[in-house]
Amino acid sequence: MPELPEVETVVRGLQKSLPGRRITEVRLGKTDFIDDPAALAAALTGARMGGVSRVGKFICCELEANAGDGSQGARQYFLIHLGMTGQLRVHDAAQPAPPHTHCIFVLDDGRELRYADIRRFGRMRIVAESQMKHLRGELGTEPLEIGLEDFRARLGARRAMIKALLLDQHVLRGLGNIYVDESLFRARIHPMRVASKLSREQFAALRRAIRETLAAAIRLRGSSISDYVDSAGNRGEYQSHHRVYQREGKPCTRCRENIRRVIVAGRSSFFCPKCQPAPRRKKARRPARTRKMQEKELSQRAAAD
DNA sequence: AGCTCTTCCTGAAAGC
DNA sequence: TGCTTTCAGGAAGAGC
Repeated sequence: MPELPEVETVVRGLQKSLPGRRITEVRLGKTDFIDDPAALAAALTGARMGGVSRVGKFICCELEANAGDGSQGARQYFLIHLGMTGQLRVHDAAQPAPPHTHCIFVLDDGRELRYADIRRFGRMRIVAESQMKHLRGELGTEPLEIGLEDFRARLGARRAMIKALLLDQHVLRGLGNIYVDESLFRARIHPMRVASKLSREQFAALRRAIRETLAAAIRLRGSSISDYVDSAGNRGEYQSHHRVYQREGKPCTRCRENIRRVIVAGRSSFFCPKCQPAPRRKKARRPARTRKMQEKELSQRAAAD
């Protein structure tokens, strides 16, 4: 699953191949994951690629203004989100395209930028400069750039479970299931803890854990769980360093306790029950009222009126 | 506000 | 063995 480290790795690879290249032809297969396929093909055919960057889990390819008609339109960007199984690779044109290759962008150097996506949870669109600003605005801060005070301010006022917040791209952009679980383990925080109840020290530890986890994963070019490969087709290596993710029933690397799995925010969440103590159970409420009791109350109230 | 459920999609793995 | 069912999950939207 491409999250920040995987997307960063892909972007670094594309940065070496794409800038300066012109797209001479666009071939589209299935297009249900593209906002406006005709507009995308029109914008990319003949376009020269500028810089490639990452915004959260989005890959942003800057397009230099279309030459030829002399139009000086606003700058445009080619945005790609890899979803679950998206792969953006640069191949020699002679190489056969693997199954589920839905887009081929023929480059002017004998190579092709190809997009393959088995489940088609990825997304593609062309946006103008103004929409790009809008995108940045609605997404949260980069987790590698956020300062401690900002981090606490963004999370500390919230009463949601910490894992749900870390997955929310409007809070921090770029984290997904793997790196949230790994970071929470590193910070010794249970995924179901309520954010506003974490201490100052825990926020500091969590921010540090996120930075260390992401940095280590980027260093090893991401985690290849199922389909992920970088722009050259290489797998990442961080998956062998996971300490909790998909390690249910296996011993914790710190304390040997068995790693457990719970569902939080609809996602499998792996944690060590000893290293990451569960939140204190909610205060026991008065025994739940049965339907009969409620009906009795209602009729009594009605009678009193 | 924040939780759960549903939808999109395919292939791997489990179940029978 | 081979078919059918279940599950995984990033993001968005509905409903509570």
